[in-house]
Amino acid sequence: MRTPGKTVKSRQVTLEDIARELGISAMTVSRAINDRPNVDKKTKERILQVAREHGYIRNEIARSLMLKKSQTIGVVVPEITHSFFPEVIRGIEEVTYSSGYHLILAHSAENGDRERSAIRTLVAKRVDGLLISTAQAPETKSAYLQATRMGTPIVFFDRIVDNIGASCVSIDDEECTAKITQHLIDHGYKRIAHLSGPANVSIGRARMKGFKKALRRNSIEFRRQLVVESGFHEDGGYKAMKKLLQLPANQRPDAVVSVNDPAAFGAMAAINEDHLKIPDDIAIVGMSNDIRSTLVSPPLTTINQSPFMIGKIAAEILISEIEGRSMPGRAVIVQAELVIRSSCGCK
Amino acid sequence: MRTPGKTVKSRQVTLEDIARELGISAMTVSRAINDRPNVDKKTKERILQVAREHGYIRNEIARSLMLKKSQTIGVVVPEITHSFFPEVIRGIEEVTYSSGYHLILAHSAENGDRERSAIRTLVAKRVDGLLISTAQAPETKSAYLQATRMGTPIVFFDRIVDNIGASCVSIDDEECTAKITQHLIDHGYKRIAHLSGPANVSIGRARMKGFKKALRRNSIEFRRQLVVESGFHEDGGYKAMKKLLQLPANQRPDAVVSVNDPAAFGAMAAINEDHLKIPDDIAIVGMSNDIRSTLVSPPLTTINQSPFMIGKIAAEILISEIEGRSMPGRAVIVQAELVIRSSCGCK
DNA sequence: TTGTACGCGTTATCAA
DNA sequence: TTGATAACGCGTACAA
Repeated sequence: MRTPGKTVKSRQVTLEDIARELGISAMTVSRAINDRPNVDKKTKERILQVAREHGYIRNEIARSLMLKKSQTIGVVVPEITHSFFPEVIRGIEEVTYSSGYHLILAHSAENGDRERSAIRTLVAKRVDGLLISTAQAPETKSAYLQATRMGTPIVFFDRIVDNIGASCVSIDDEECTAKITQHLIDHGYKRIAHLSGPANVSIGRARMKGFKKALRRNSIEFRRQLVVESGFHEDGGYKAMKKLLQLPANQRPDAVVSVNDPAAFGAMAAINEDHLKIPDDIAIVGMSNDIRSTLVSPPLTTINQSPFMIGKIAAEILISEIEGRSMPGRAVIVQAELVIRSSCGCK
Repeated sequence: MRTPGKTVKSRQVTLEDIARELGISAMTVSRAINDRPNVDKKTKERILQVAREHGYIRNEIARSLMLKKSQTIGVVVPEITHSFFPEVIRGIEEVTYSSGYHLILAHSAENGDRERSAIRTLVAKRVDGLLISTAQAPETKSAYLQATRMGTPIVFFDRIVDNIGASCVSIDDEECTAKITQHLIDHGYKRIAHLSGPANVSIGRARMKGFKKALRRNSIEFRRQLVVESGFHEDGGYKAMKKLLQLPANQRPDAVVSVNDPAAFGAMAAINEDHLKIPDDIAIVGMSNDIRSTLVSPPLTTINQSPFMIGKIAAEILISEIEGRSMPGRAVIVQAELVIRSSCGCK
């Protein structure tokens, strides 16, 4: 019986090996394998034959070292489970696949230290570029700046950092939130609450701004007690809504703008627990067109952000910067649309 | 105005650079930075100081080439969007993060060629190991074998290949399907249909076997026309169910075992379209405890596979094989549990 | 404690 | 068309 022990890698086949076997130089083998023009047809055939026989697979690590290019981009996301980021990643993958790049995925788990450490090791691995959606943590630009100083371009998406000269891809969070808030106002809601994201990520701040902007445009007084920070998850939405429901009945909101759909789902659970009807007693809207938003009861009015497109565009921009076809500092706004269902009282 | 052009990488700082600046050898710098014991305290401090000033970040590519170890594992999944794989990936990430590995994610998109190409380039990138869930495509073991021949261990998860000596992590698909079918039988359903996965992936075959096994155990006749291949997605489930609903009323199923939850959702839509009631006219059960399974109406009875655990265990096994602490060929069964809701007629 | 020589596998460069 | 040499940046092994 075999016993555990260091895995014995059957020494990998190198260009040298093939060259030696054919009595030629490694350089010629390299040329043949990379399909360069200047190699005799016959020798090329012999080389490819032997390479195939030995199952030669080029060592991309050595190649990367030589070329100072890894054909790899690092992706840092704050979470992977909910439907938004998987869709973004699929968009990214679509682009990287067809342009010959690979994708190292790192998960910051909303933890700033983990995000910094991820960026650092991705830079150490000499990724050609970084795609980042920031963690929910106190901002520290130093890690980003270190990467860009080393010549590693960054494109931020969704949760962006727009003041360090890197490109950003997102929806117009402020305007979208204003739009969906306006939708509620247009339907006669007067006391509108906001379940807000944390102020240390761009979308938290921008959506809050959009909410306030809509109130201002309609000369509706902004009431501090109608804003509760919920974070981005169900439990936070639930707790924040509970808090709003504890207000005296005449101060309670008649509608709620949630920073995203999962928080809205949590809030809906809280509302149901109090035996209030949605939308009759309290209307509610989300912001991320979660896969579940059609299934909850009532179906959630929300904003479709096209996460697939966000990923695709972010990756395209990054690769074009890597390949020197465009300059950093672009700010791309992806179109997003209001999806009207019945949680807002329509239909 | 700056014009686009090849990004100018401010030449990266190397051990040499730091050594030259301090008038010492690169080796001493390497030792200091890697925290080796045999370096003078004072020189070490000076080295670290200079390294910090220059923002030195070790070149992991050079290190990998030297060490013949990339601290990277390749993950190949057939899809990324639905809730199952993101959860698995989170489990994998948890383990790789805490054991100092990185994760290159590749997406086969259910395409065999793309899977093969992914495996090949991951091996070329000299990943230390591979985690694979196979695509829905004619099996070609050669890519797997080539990887293992090169000394790159593979651990299959969920959709496994159990006859090439690689380790596998999955639930007991056959027994689980038998169990949930038995649950329907116990509740008096007589004409049970199966929306089956394709026969070219392990879970398609195993779940079909489990379905048949349950019928046999209860001496229920297996009827060919009550099995329709649906694939793993909503649209396939919808179409397959439509087909079943075209059977003459007395031959129609009174219950359906779907190969997974998304297909079940599609089937439920088809049933609703025909104005039949679930579970009264037709009961239905799924197999993957999708995030939506509590929200559909009625909530879906299904199997909870603990995808997070599957990912975690697969990654643990792979890393222990990479590090020579265990041998390939293990078959780990992850516990899965029946989740009874009301689509089966209970509650 | 520190340094030198070399090798990891590849490709660029220049010479033959 | 082909080959020799050097270089990419690091770490091992051994010598000083």
